[in-house]
Amino acid sequence: MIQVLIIDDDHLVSEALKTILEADPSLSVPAVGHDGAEAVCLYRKHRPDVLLMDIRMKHMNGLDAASAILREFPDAKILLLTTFSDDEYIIKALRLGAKGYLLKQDYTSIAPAIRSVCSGQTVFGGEIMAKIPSLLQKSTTFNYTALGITEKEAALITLIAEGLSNREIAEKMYLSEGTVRNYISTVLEKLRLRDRTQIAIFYYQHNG
Amino acid sequence: MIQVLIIDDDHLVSEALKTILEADPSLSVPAVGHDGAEAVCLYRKHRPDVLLMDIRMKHMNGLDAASAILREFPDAKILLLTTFSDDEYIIKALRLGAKGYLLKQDYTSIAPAIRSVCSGQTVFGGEIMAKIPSLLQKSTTFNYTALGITEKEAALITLIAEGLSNREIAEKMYLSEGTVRNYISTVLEKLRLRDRTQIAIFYYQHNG
DNA sequence: CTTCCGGGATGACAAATGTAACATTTTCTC
DNA sequence: GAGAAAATGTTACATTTGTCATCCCGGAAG
Repeated sequence: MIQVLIIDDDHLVSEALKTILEADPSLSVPAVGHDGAEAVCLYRKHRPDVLLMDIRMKHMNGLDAASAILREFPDAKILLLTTFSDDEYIIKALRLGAKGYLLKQDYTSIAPAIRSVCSGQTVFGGEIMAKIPSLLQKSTTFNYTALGITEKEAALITLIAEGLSNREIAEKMYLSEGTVRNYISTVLEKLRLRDRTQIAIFYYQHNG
Repeated sequence: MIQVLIIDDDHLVSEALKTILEADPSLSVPAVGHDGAEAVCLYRKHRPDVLLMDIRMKHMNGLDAASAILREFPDAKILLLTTFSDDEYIIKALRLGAKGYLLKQDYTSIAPAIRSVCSGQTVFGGEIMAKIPSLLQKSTTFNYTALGITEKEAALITLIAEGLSNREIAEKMYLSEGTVRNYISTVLEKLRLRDRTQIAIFYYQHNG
């Protein structure tokens, strides 16, 4: 008998899930919660085999709750639910160590997924897998502001990383070519680099 | 009733798999094959719901067979089996559009995985998922030779992509600076690019 | 009104980069 | 070993790039 804890801040959805899962005699739902905080305490209390949790909820979101639970129970099996594939979350969920990422609308596939996860697999719904390669590339949007890089300078970096010459950059940014050169100088200084090529490299190594 | 076609060049394994799967009343095994070529024709003949195939086999390997089948039946559901996680294959399998990648030894998890795949999910066994992020990084080693780029030129490109100046490249490659410049000129020509920065960009976009 | 400041522009300059036309040397091949 | 084909160098030149000191100007602050 597999115990499944359900967390979803929409009561309708959480009840529907419960009904669906309990229709299967090999699954049981010891409790239902409605936000991240509840997820943590219900998990502690029931120690379910699998935690099925919505990813976007008010208060604490699903990812933070998952993170907290995994810190406490490193081999917790967590399945995240999403309405429409929220791209940004997928990668974070993966890195966190979630065991899967499903689409709510595919309700018939939830029970099989739970069993797979329970037997140690990782599961992805529908088209999600296909997206992962591209997502992993541009996952980290580098935070330049930490290094004192301004808005405009960041734009400049992007253009350099697209391979534009100073003249072309000047046109796109409505600046004179000389000014562009000056900007580049200060960027080089701030990033401790030597030339535009290294700026492009920096860009690709930090932004993908 | 889910129809599962089994392909494994080790008869012992393929029979064992068949036994395991048929123990489950909701699964049936219409046929068993032992190499890539058989996979293709048995797939055509039986149109199974899921194809469970070993990845390393003599003659045609599992990936090539999977590729051929997917060309013919784009929504074929293919689960690849592996004895020990052969890292290089994982990425290729993903890009190909396989629905999963399992470890043979986890035999109890095979049936659940089949049901998940059948309901449209993607499944990864054991620790495989955890490896994917790092694998994706160094997956594509771009094949320059297709564009008429020589060994040395490829090395040059790598050095440019590390941010070295012509003088530095010259030292590393034991060439004169002038020669390096000439080399760069021909690379630019072959790649239809304008300057070294674009070469670096090209490198990062194709080698990641 | 004056002062100060920041974004932007200039112009001059040195260095790095890219191009092109020829040398030179090396390496095969016959 | 002669000759051709690569690979490597040299030189000269045009551009592009990066640096720097300085200037211009439209506010905000005093």
